[in-house]
Amino acid sequence: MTRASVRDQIADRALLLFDQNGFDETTIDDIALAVGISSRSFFRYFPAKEDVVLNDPTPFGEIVRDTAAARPANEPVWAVLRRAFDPLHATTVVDVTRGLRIMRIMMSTASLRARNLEKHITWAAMLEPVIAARLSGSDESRRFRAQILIHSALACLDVALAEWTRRDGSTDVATLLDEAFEIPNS
Amino acid sequence: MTRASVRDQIADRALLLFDQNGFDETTIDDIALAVGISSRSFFRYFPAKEDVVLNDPTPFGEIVRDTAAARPANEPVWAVLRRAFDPLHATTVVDVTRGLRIMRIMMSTASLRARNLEKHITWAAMLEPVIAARLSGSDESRRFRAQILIHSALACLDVALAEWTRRDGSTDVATLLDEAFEIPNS
DNA sequence: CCTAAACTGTCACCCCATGACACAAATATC
DNA sequence: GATATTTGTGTCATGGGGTGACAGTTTAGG
Repeated sequence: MTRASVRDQIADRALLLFDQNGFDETTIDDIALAVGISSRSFFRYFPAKEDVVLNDPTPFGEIVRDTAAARPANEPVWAVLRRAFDPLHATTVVDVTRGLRIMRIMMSTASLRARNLEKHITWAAMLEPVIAARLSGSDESRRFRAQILIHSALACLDVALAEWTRRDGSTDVATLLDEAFEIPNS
Repeated sequence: MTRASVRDQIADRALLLFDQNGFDETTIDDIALAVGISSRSFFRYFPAKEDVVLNDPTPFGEIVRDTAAARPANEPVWAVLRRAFDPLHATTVVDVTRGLRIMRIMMSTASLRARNLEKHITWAAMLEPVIAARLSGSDESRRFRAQILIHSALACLDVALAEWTRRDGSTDVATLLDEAFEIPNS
């Protein structure tokens, strides 16, 4: 009964309840009861109810940033951003059912969708220096353009993931992302 | 003492408190006390605390959609999207101080920034049919590409507004938006 | 002036979240 | 193996956001 395993157990139970009864309709007490713990203990594993569905953006943000930073210096910025999301495919492939469930819950709950968009803000802030470094011009101009490009890329990611969910995972996320990234440059 | 005027009064007081004490640090009771109403009455004017800062996206979304729909049929889609945001400048010019205050509060509160991004989802859904109608290809493809273009445009809008705030309103929103919209096509 | 609608405060309640505390279990140390 | 320490847990109390119900008051309209 390691800590991580208990956490996973809570998450599994909770996601199931969220999926079938709705996120807002499922209370912490419901989850705690289903797992057999006190509602107080729930918060000892998750800082908030939403964190069962949305994981901390920072760790993955670091991976994305480092991936972008590791791309060749002469690679076009837009391609760098596309490649930065490569590590993401892996996670969507590991457990498709779970991934789709999470997406389903997320897209049917306003507050969760909003929290998910917060990830963009975090990632954009982390990516900014890496992307700005690959642009030319004044510091101001580079910062501004980096923000635009990053947020556009994140928009592509979001739409691609939404489409992936809409198709029930039948099309690869990588394929959808490739398609999405071609569109702004047309 | 019309309903709208009371609402404005509450909003003004609340925004002032949010700005100087922080959004999370300011409680509903604080606002109610400052205005001289009961905390229950606050919710009779605003469905939630956040709604003091973020207004309902739908009314303005309709304006944006209709503006886009009214553009000439042969205009490039990206230009249509740029023009769709024209009605927004007006609002940022009417009361710059208030606009900047709202932006300041919003950008210093994670939950508010996230909720603000949710506006994108609403607007994107409203704009989708208008934009998709201007694209060619299969229904699926048009929908997908419309989403990407719309979300990219909204990303430009967001970054432009953030920059406007950062510069304390010294640069026109229209100018920043023009700059922003040039970047993805480069 | 009187009635009906709109508005208000108070009270009760639910849910999420956090801090404090006592207690049991697991682990470490001798 | 006995003891001490760390870790996890349940319970309780508190605070903030949000909602429904109800009674009293103000306002508008005839």
